[in-house]
Order: sequence, then structure tokens, then C-alpha cells
Amino acid sequence: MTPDLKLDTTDIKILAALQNNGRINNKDLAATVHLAPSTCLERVNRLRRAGIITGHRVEVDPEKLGRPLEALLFLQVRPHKRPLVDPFVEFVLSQPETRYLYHLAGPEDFLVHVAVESANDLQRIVLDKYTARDEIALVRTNLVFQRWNRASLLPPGIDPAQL
Amino acid sequence: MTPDLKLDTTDIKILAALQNNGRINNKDLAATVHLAPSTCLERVNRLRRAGIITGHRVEVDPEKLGRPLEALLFLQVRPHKRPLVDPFVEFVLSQPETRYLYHLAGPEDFLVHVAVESANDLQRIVLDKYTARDEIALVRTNLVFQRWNRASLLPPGIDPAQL
DNA sequence: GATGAAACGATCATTTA
DNA sequence: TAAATGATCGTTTCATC
Repeated sequence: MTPDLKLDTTDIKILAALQNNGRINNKDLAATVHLAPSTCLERVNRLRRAGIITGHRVEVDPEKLGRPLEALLFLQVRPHKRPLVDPFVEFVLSQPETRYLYHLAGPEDFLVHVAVESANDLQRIVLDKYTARDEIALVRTNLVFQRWNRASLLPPGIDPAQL
Repeated sequence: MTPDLKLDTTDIKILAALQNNGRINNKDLAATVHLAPSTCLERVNRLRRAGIITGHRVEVDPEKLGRPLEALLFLQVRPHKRPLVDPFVEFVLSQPETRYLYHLAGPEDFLVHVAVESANDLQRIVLDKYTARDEIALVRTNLVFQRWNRASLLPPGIDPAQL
């Protein structure tokens, strides 16, 4: 791990701007945070080197891709031991309908967020992929009506209004 | 909504590449999908106009930002009616620890993914922010051990090996 | 869908505060 | 130590084929 970096107000403004719009170019980003482009670029690179910025991704619309139905699968994996859990994680992440996977401390051990074509498809996935596996002791399925992504994550104690 | 777009193998390769690395430049992207840069740019812009690509974001490491503890809060909002639900959603999305919010069909109505400083902070959030509200009938809290993001979401029926 | 040229932005060495 | 300047280099973008 890179040693912790002291983030000042400018760094936080940069993080807020980039989480809102990762495609903003360096020149415009520099203007919004009142820095020269070269200085701004150096700040962004420092945030990358420090591991605070971990990557850039495009977001896609699952519905427009032909996956209009989303669901959460709550799972119990038993026995809950590494030799079973690690391959299970690999399995889930290799499935094309998987969006996110959580390992939880709680009565259900895992949560899988999937995006599928239809209710039939979902049924097939639950029955054929999940309940068919020996280590999966329980599957509880919840449809997702809607999902929101909060704009940007900032350090504790920052008032976004003051930026 | 823009009319549906017929996606060919090249479009899908572009979507896969951009979801893996949203920061790849157009010239390199063009090379990986075997197109001229101008043609590739036009493809990407078409995907944007069609609403298939919805945005670009940087990803940050919550731990490095001072939010090393993540949790899921499962909530019941009662009565489950628009005049209560809409302001509740606004409320959750305005909180700085919120990462994602799901509206579910199931015994619990909402799921909030939060990133916090500490167990104390989490306790304060659950008790002071959530259970203090009249419309929140129940809060169940699960710690997140780990979270995975599947590389890229593609249309059904695509074999990623053939790309 | 490709080519090629013009316009623009990223980047870095250097300078300044 | 941190930021700005300015030149160079590479990329984006668009008219054209």
C-alpha cells in the first residue's frame, strides 16, 4: 500500500468532479478546480499513484443491452470454508448475468446482483446454476425495482456544499 | 428512448473493452477492435447516443478515503406509498456514506450500501439517521466482507471467448 | 469504413512564487 | 514545495474518398 496521502480541498474537488464525470478532460477539470492544466494533471496522477483513484469505467444500460430484469440473489454457502467459498466466488464472477457480488457477515453469506433477459431466464439461472450446486444451501430471490448510484464518495467530514 | 440499435461483434468488443478500461484512448481502442480511429470514434458515439453507454466514472477506494467499513442496511419503509417513499429516496441519496440504493420487491423494501469510518459511525448512522425516522419500520444491518465488480456486462447469448 | 489534415489537448522541462 | 508557462508531441475529429 502506498502511504496515506493528505487530501486538501483541491484534491477533494477533483475526486468529486471525476466521480461525476470521468470523461472530463484535464483542461476542463483544471478550470473547474482553478488550477493550471499541468498542476491539475500532477494532482490526478498523485491520486492514482496513491491508489485513491482505482480505475475508470464506462457505465452501460443493462436494459438497452437486452437485460431488462435485475434481481438480488441471497445465498447461503455451506460449509462456509475456503475450499468451497473460493471456487464459488470464481463461479459467480464468471457468469455473464452477474453484475456485483458481495460477501456478507450475516444469515445469508453472499448477495449476487444479476441482470437477465426475462423472468424465465431468472428462473433457469436460480434453478440450474445456483440451487443445482451442492455447496449452495439456500437461495432467496428479490427483484430489483430500481437502483441508484450516489454521485460521489468523499472522505468523512467534508461538506459538499463548501466545495 | 432512442430506438434500439443492432449491436454487431465490433460494438460488443468495444463495450467489453471500455467496461474493462474506460480510460483507453480512441486510437488504442480502435487498434484492439481492428478499426480506423475515426470509424471507432463514430461507433462509440453511436453507443452513447443510443443510451447504451450511459456515462464514464472513476472508481475510488473507500478505504483510502477514510471509509474502511462497508455495510448493507436492509430497510422496511411503511406505509410503502409514494408520499413517503420519494422523500426517503432523496434522503438516502443525500447522505455522504451512501454508495448505492436498491428498491426491492421483497420482505425488505430497500437496501442501502454504505461506506463508513468505523463501527461507531455505523451505529450512529443506523440509530440516529435511520431508526429515528418515522417511516422506517425496520433496519437490518449486515457487514460487507468484500465486494466484487464483474468486468463487463454484455448482451445475452454472447460468448466472451469468441470476441 | 478508411485516409489525411487541421485543431486541440496532454504532457513535461523549465521557470517562478 | 507547489504552481504556472510554454513548447512539443500525440490524439481527436472531420471533410473527403
